[in-house]
Amino acid sequence: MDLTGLNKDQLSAVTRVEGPLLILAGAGSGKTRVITYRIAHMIEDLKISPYSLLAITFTNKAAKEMRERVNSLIGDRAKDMWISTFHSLCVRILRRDIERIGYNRSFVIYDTQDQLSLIKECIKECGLREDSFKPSSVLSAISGAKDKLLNPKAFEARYFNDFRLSKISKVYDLYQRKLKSNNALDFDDLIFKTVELLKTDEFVRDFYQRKFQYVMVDEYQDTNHAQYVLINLLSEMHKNLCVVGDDDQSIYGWRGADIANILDFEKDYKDAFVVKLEQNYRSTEVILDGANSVIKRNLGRKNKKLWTQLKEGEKIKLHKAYDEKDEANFIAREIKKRQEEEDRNLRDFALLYRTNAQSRALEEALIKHSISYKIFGSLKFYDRKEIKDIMAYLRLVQNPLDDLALKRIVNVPKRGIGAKTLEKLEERALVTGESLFGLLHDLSGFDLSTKVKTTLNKFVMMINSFMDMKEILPLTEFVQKVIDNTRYVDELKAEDTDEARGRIENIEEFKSVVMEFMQNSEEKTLEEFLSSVSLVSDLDSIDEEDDFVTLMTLHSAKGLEFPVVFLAGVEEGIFPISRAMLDENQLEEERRLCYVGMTRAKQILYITYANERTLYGRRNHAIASRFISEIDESLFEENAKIEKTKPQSLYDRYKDKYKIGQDDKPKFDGQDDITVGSKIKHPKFGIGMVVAKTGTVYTIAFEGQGIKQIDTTFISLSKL
DNA sequence: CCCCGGCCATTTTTT
DNA sequence: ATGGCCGGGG
Repeated sequence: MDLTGLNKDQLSAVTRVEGPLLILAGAGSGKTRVITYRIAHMIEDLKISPYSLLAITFTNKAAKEMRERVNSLIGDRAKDMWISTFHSLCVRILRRDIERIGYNRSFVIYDTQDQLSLIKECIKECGLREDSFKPSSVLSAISGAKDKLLNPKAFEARYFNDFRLSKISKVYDLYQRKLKSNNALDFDDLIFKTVELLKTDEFVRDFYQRKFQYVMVDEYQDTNHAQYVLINLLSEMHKNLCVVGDDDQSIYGWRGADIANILDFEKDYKDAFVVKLEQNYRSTEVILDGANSVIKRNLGRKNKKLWTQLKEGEKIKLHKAYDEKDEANFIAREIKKRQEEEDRNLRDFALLYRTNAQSRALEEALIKHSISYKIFGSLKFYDRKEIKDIMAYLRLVQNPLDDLALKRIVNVPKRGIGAKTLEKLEERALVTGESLFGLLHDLSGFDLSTKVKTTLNKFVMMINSFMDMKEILPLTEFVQKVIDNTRYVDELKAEDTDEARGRIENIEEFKSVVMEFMQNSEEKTLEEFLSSVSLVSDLDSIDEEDDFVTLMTLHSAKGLEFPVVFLAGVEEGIFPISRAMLDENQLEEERRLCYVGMTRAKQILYITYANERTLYGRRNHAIASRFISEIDESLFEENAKIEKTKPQSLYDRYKDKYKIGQDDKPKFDGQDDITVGSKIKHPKFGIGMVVAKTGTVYTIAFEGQGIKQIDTTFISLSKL
């Protein structure tokens, strides 16, 4: 194996094979190169069996890339090596042995939407109100419990004296029972149950511990507690654990990632060897200095500083726009300009933003300038209604115990099976413990009209026929049959709207996904298809061939790089996002996110912000983000005017503090008779007429000034 | 049972 | 601005 192209630190990381190793890999420091060379070195030079190697990543994309790059180094000799994501690793382990902890090995995987529906049911059945126990917050509590490896019992025991959490523990318990009876696991369970299996079953634990003599974990800063325990269980026997990560790029704390895992690695493994990769091969010096000057404000980080041999480079561009449209147009013009003058491809450009909602204005400007673009992450392919519906049919066929899937499609397309009918079925299911689909086979004891019974019988016959087809037809034909026989597309055609046509298009795309699966997958079964679909994201399929500008959130951009990067909407309240501004820890995470964003740029970095921004249908004054003032002024292009961060607007400052909501009465100077149609006088804009009102926000048309939205909480209007 | 209109919240999301 | 959800009327 030729290791001469590696720098000193990289080489030391590659050749230190035995014992615990922490690789602190700064952004763009050749991390993937190090991991892949390390694997190749182990197999090729040290003759270590690929069978005993395990590499874990977070994304399919990273796993795929790692596999490809190892292949290009040593051919397919690594084909017996496990390179997989946390979740697919766990699925693989569980499919083999989950029966040892009392589950069925043909389990399906529930995504977030499924989780929420199930939790809603549980909240209701526990006699709780959805308004005080919001499904999403209950879900995050349960998910957090699983991250911390607390089962419902342990959760209850820990929080029995907390009113709210003890109620949630009841929901959690019911939720787990329902998952089990639906023969389903959620994402968190995949890790949780694998840990449980390894902990409780000596035989299985011993098998994997012997097998995996060398374990590598990528993006270690993003691991949560459960993943941490899993890694330790797997590598416990040989202790050849190599973790790679960058504490400065930890941006998933809100999802349970525990930055302490990486910060404390040396405490966990006293004999750990630490390598810092600090030479950056990606960005120019100006960009790195900018990123460094921001991130150094964070406390409690591993001490390191990226450097580069790529000197100089264009200074950072700072642009203050009038509003979000102006900002978007500026970006579009700059892209056009650089595309023409510097002969760049569109794929050289990335527009990064904090929230998905910001993509709209950018998108419109790009359309206006006829620049092709692709938005990643806004709404995922598999989250689309029509795809989920078809998937629900497939899921029910695969797993008739999946009540959630049944409920989703029993009336889709419309068959006249409504809430009342389902209620009757569920009532019975609760008593007998049977699955809904099981109950449908004998409707004799139900108080239902003949018409409904006939419909339900037809439905059962259809699903049963699908089950037969599944056994004999290739997956592609089977899926086509499901689409045809359910008349799903026929119904859409009948609708004859643009929306329906879009949905049909998506179903066509879905069919090609199935076809692709048939070509690429070893196991061509429905079960395998369903699990693979649950474990992929849109980001996994970025096509290198096409030429378009990339639009994505800062979170999605991690791990990617682009010659020219625009960070848009770098304003207080957006970035850092308002909810993170009060908490120092959250603020540090926002700062890391800023660091991640800046270090995506190879050559040119733009930072833009707007003076005014319409968000959630409401116009707000905006000011430059504090992160801008944290960048050394000398790094900006000369004409950039830096405005020091000023306090927020009065309204923004007080609305959270005093919980001013839409229902609060506007504070007028003794006048509460201003309604739509009233003529008013505004201290700054003069005379106008009220055209609409939402809570305290009045939309007012001013003479010669256009339409403005005025929040009357702090500004007095007087009626003319 | 189905549809529509009003009410509500609205960060980020590798799996 | 927009999409999801609930409740009342057809």
